[in-house]
Amino acid sequence: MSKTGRPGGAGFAAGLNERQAQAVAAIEGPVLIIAGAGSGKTRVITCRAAAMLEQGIPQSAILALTFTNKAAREMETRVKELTSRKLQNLTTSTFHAFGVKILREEIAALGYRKNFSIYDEADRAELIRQILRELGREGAADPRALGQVFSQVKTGCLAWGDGADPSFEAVYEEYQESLKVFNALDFDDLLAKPIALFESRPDILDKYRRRFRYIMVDEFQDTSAVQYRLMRLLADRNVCVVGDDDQSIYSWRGANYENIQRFERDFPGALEIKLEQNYRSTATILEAANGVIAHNTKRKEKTLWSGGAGGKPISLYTFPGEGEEAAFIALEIKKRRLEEGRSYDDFGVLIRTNSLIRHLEEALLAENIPHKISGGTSFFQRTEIKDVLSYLRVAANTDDDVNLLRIINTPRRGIGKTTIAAVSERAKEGNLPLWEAMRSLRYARDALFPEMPGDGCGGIDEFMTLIERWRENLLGKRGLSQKVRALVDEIDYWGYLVSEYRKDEQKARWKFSNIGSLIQSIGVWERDPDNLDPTLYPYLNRISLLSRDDADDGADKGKVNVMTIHASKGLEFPVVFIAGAEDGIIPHARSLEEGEANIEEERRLFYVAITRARDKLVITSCARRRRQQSALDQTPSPFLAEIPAHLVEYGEARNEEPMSAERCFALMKQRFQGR
DNA sequence: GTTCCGTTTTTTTTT
DNA sequence: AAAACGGAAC
Repeated sequence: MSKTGRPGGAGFAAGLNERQAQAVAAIEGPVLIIAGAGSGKTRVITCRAAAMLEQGIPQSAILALTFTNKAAREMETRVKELTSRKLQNLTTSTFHAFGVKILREEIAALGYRKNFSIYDEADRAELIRQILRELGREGAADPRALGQVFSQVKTGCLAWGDGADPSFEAVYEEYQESLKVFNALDFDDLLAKPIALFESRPDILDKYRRRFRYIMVDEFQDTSAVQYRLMRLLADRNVCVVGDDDQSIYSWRGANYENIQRFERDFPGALEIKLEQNYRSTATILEAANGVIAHNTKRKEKTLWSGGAGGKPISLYTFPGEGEEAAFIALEIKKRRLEEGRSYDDFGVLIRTNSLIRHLEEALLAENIPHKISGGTSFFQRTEIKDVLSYLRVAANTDDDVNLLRIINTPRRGIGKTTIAAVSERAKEGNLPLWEAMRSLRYARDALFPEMPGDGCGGIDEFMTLIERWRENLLGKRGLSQKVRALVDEIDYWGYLVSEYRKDEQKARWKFSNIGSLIQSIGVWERDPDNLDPTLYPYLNRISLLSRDDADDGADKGKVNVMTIHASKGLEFPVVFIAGAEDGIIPHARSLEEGEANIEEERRLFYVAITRARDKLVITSCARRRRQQSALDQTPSPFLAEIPAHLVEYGEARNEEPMSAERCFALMKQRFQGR
């Protein structure tokens, strides 16, 4: 982690331990690396990639698959640093992004057009809601939950009549058909379609197999059966997978750590390497983590050990409510930054659920602490952002009904329920996307739409003209961000916000400023010299797969990191706070409802959280917490009792808080005067 | 027909 | 607390 980019010779391999070096050297043939938390896994993978390049393997032959965008980006930059090369042909991406890459090239073979839209979970739920309504089965199921069922069917985890209620099969068929008509794919399709493509077109598969002769898969314990299949199709024999069954935290998404056994079966004679030496955390933190994870019964036996001894005790605090908890964390960060000479990005605040982010954000804001939040109501999920992006999506693919419906009357242009119903009727008859139906309305209004209200018709014409004009403009080569700004101006989104939130101008202003940040981030993206094609399609691709990630990463240095435990995987921080360590949150109540066995996954989650810490771990919980409207009494997480007692120190939060505030002020003053 | 306003429901984790 | 829905006003 500390030794990077020493050019010349095998400099990048210096300081590897014996097993790590063995993993780096094993380039030919299948390799399975079982890597405990903090065992230098990322370093091994990046060194391995660098070693390949050094041996003269062309970058285009290497495919490195990871689980999150963050991990993919991290790997790419590290390999670049190690080799001091530009590496524009090296493929490091998530499985989903890789699927998109293939489909943008090859999807015509499956009868779709290249400009397909990608539907996220919200889009999917919206489409399902429409279909339920059309089929007269509104309220028969929660569209979001049904979407999850569809996903499980698509990935082969459930079958109709076997776990999935067969009465919804017709809805599913309709859903699939609609996606096709809209030229849209959902997230599962991003993996399923490449597989379908490869299985039906051996010639295309062969092209990619010949290209990607060296494949690496990170976070292998989190790959799903579908992802495994995709990898299996592409892989010849030079495959290296890296995983840790103790960090498997995505089983709810079909992740299957049995893939590790499947790999051993499918690639006989694979070299197996276990990395058990931890370079990240103090002995105290490690012992705590081991103590917790030992309570799991189903796991590969392995013990992390570290060279050093001791370390600061793990601090536990309990607060009356979430406000106090958040305020404490904010002040504690301030204090430790000054006293221990740390920078803000040395701190990570981890939580189980996104809903807990809110209070933390407020407290950090109140204390003026720069911070970066990944997750939460992610930036790209905000209504105003989705509205603007829907305009871009529709411009890119006019057949995208879900996004079209989102904006057809936003801002209001007199297109209401009745008008939309009339057009939908026509679209359904002809099995057409709405856009085509509207087009026919323009040319044959009287014959086809006798019941169409006059102003609705005018609104549609206005809308179509707007989109057509902007479509050409937005697809052009330069200046995407300026064009988006002009579009937002032309539709007078600001006026719309003011009228929508007339009681709350603050809010309107806040929302509009979010659009400003969006436009700014587009600008940053298009000016990036590494970005070879700064046009609309690649932008939308990127954005669709980035929904949960942060908009810009350039300005992230020097900020406190707030994120879910899931999002923190693969990262490390000198100081880690785990907030909301309460029963019902860290073993999440919803998760246990689904089955008592989920306690093991929840424990792994807690284990992942602990092992993010390098130096100091602080765990906080509340006695009362507002859930929905009423406050509920909370008890601390049962996992806390699994941490060996001698490693723990109970903080006196009440006394410390006001004191540290003053102290902090004094220290700040000192620092200020010092400059 | 469209818009406005007050009521209800909801939140586990991510590509 | 924010979005989605249903009924009343325009």
